Amino acid sequence: MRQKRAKTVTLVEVAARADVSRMTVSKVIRGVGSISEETRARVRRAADELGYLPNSLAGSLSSRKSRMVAVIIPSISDIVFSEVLSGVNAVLRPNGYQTFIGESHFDPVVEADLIREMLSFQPAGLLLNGGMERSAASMRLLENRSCPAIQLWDCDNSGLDFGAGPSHAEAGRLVAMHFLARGLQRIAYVGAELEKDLCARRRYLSLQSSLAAADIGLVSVTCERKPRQAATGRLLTEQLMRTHPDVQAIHFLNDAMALGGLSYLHEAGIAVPGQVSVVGFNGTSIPNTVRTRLTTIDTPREAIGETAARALLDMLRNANVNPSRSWQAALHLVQGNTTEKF
Amino acid sequence: MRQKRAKTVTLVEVAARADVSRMTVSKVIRGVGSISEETRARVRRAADELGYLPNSLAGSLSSRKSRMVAVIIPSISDIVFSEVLSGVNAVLRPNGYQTFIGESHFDPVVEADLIREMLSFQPAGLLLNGGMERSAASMRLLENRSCPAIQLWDCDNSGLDFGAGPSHAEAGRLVAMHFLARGLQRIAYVGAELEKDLCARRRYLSLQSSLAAADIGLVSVTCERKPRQAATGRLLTEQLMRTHPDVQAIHFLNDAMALGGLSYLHEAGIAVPGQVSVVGFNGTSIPNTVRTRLTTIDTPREAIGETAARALLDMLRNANVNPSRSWQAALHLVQGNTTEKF
DNA sequence: CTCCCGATTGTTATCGATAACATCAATTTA
DNA sequence: TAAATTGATGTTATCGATAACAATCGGGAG
Repeated sequence: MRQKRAKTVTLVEVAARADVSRMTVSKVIRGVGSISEETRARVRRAADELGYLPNSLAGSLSSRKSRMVAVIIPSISDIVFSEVLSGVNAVLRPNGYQTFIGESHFDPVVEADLIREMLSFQPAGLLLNGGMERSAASMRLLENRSCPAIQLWDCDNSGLDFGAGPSHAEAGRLVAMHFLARGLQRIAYVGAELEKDLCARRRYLSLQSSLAAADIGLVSVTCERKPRQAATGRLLTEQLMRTHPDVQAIHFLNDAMALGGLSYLHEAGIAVPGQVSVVGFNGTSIPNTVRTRLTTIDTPREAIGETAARALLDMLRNANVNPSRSWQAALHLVQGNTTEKF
Repeated sequence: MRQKRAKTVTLVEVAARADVSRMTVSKVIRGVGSISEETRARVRRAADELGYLPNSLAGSLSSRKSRMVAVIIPSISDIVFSEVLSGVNAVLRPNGYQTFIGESHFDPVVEADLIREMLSFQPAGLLLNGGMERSAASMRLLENRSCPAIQLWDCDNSGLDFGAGPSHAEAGRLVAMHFLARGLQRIAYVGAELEKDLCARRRYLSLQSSLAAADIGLVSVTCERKPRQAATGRLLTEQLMRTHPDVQAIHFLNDAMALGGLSYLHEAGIAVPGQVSVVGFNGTSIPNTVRTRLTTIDTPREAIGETAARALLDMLRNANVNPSRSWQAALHLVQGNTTEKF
């Protein structure tokens, strides 16, 4: 099965068949240099007949440039990151770039490994998700890099060439303002894996300090061991309501956890937002479609990916121009429609 | 920023510093051949001091083998495919393989482009999502390939070396049996983009023919233009209920669409499953956590990815062994818990 | 009639590694 | 003590392309 074709077709074979030099074939394939229309056609036909497929490894090695872009995100199956990734792809692919993906699972050691492996493929650029601690090994690799590096999911560029994403501090403040404006006093935060996800932590800390500025405290129920998902949100909310039955507002790390929390509140007969006001984060589609009472902060995830990718393209094209070093995504606090059910 | 290091560090520099030949360095780095412990240490130190990073392009070109695996799926942000991908990654990464991903968006032309581009990087293997039409160009590329190719998300291998996934015909039959066992007669199907997603189409056709065998018809409401998401499910369900108010059961293309449908039914005051029985597909986590009345068919998505990846590893290791050509994932019809709310 | 020019096409030297085989000294074996 | 073995390291020839420059040719300028 795997060794059907005895010999791979290279430029040499095509050149022989078209009766020209290797170089001519190379130029025709890439569409550079000036080659007569007639030769061009002959080469193309030969390549076609032989089923020639360029070897990009050789090409990139020789030209010292590649069209691959390395992307490292915490998790592929987390819809939030994969939507950012879709945005990246949407811009890069039409421009002839390939992306390859690594999953760090929020682990700095894995991230460092990935960075090393990916840099070894001489990518044209590197897109890293922000929001995690970066190991010394990673820092060293990044310092010695010979390609642009961009941070995703955080408007801070952390020393890289560009950063695209929301301001997480701003997000936390936004939630605080929302609660304060409604005169809520007993406020709680529910999250998970905050030691790993620094972006979430920043939102949390910002919420806390914004509330503190108004002399209001914050109860937090978090768990480092459980995933940032609906089931965990449900569990922790139950825990919260048992220990603090008089809570008036809860901010969840993300929408998935919020949805889990809502499901518990609903079953426990606790009115939302009558008795407890709930705010999530991200504005992901499913919770919105089922028309919950969930209020959330919408993040333009695809746009973040697209912006990062465009910034990269800019840097690759005009290396001289020094563009703005970051892009802060707009955040919108959206309130689910007012249907009572969820 | 981007040109900090004037000259890249190669084997030559490391060799010079450690006072050995290039070849010795190469062996130490890869951990092959027999090198004295002392030299080994000296080389490693030199590499470390210089911040040497191997160039995988050169390495793979020279050895004619790579550790990259190309994966093409319809969409990264569809949780179903990204969970399969996570499974693939979970197996391949610890074994030293890198994956790179392409998104076909169910478009055969894009898929062919991706296959070409990816093969040009001389991957060790190719993982393709099943369930879409394959263009003549793709077929030709696949015939000439020099690496194993595996089909994901379908137990049929479609002429490739292996196939891992559910039997979609079986899934359709399962749903039919479920409805028939309950004596339901007026049955409907709600889906989208069936012309693109052949897997979904196969489920649909299988449902239809299984029902037909029991002399029961199937009303179908589908749309080719809208995405396979919750909002579409909601919309089409509304349409369905207007034209066929007496429907007793609905099977949705996937859980997301089912969730949208449930939300409409709930708001319209239609009891589920009292008046209408609803079955989705996939067993994705969010709908389950919110404790709907949604019945669905659970697919082991990560396991599918893992199995495909393991099959690939097997083929790469013992090229001689001819393993089974496919793996059929088990399907489970699960019923949401019995809470009345959704 | 000679020279220069621009459009084409070819030559040569890498790119940064690895495979395969060659060396050479230190042991071991007969 | 000579021959065979083993371990450690080096040589040479690719891998499949591209960059940079050289060569060739027909035609208009001087």
